[in-house]
Amino acid sequence: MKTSFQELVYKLSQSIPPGKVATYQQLARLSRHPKAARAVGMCMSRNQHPEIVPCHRVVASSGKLTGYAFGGVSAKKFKLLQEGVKFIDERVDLALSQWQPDLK
DNA sequence: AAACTGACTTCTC
DNA sequence: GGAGAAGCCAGTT
Repeated sequence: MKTSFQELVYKLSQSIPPGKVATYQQLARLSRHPKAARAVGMCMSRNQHPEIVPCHRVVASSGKLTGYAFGGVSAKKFKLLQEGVKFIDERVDLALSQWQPDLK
């Protein structure tokens, strides 16, 4: 089943450039549902198109990889590493790799 | 309509 | 920074 909220979240995730990551809350804020970070995560977990929706570029605010429906966090981490995302142990180095959407 | 769930976030200790 | 608890949300049952 698809909902308007999901489509919005997917669309936003698609605007995340390679080598960068966004937090669930970040997407929630961009979707005008500033406190729906949790709901955003749910959409990703139900995502069925990893090739279309780069849900692997979405991490928790702490930089932790909270989950990935295709291969687990291991695969997620690997994919991010391939794109050049900086890691600090098991967490993304948000200071260097967090996506900064253009504010206008 | 109500309760439950989960890939969240923030606060306190 | 980590463990525990509470708040918040959309979706599912």
